[in-house]
Amino acid sequence: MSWTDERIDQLKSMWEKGMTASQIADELGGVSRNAVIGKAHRLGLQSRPSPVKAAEPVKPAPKPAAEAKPKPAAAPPPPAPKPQPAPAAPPAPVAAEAEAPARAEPQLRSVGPGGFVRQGPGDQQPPIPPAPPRRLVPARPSPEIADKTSLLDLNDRICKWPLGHPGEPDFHFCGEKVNPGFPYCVQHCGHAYQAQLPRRDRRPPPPLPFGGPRVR
DNA sequence: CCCTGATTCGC
DNA sequence: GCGAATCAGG
Repeated sequence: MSWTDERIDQLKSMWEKGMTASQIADELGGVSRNAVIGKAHRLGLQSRPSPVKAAEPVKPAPKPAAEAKPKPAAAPPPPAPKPQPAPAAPPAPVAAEAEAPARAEPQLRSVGPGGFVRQGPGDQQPPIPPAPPRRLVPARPSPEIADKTSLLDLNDRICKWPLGHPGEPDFHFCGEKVNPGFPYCVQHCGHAYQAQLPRRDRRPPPPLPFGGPRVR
């Protein structure tokens, strides 16, 4: 597989949504996790909470082939005791309390799948993405999808545009009448086949042939 | 061991 | 440019 424009877009999209390289590789198919990571870096997408690289601002000497063992000095203890301001504790009346004002910006930048936070050069506002009030697939696996187009219903005449994710209860295909000569209906052909515009002229949200990152 | 992302380096 | 191999932390 090669990195087509579409696949690169998907990679970016998923990467920025916080999906792991494995998930992305899985979704794209035909590429390894390493390929995804490598590509992501080459694209300049970078830095996202890596488990292996939390701190250490500068680290310039870990690789000469020689066998030097520079291990003399001890660890320079960074001076950073957490000052605990907040002296003027307001003598709170014993009455109703019931609310913690949303102040005191936590330095924690919640990150990870679903909570990815971009930290551009400008370091944006931290409106921590509110926990997606996601509801998992409702337990109604029958009548709801009774008329959905399943894999078994596919034929040459109906749109095969996938909706949802395979394996999920409501996964199905578009099922519309196809645009003659194409595997998709007219509408989805419009999604699937797009003129190659210069990147800058392209709209940001190129519809993905899947319902976005999997929600598990 | 499993996972993760980062980096290196031969192709 | 690509990605397997490797590294290294969780």
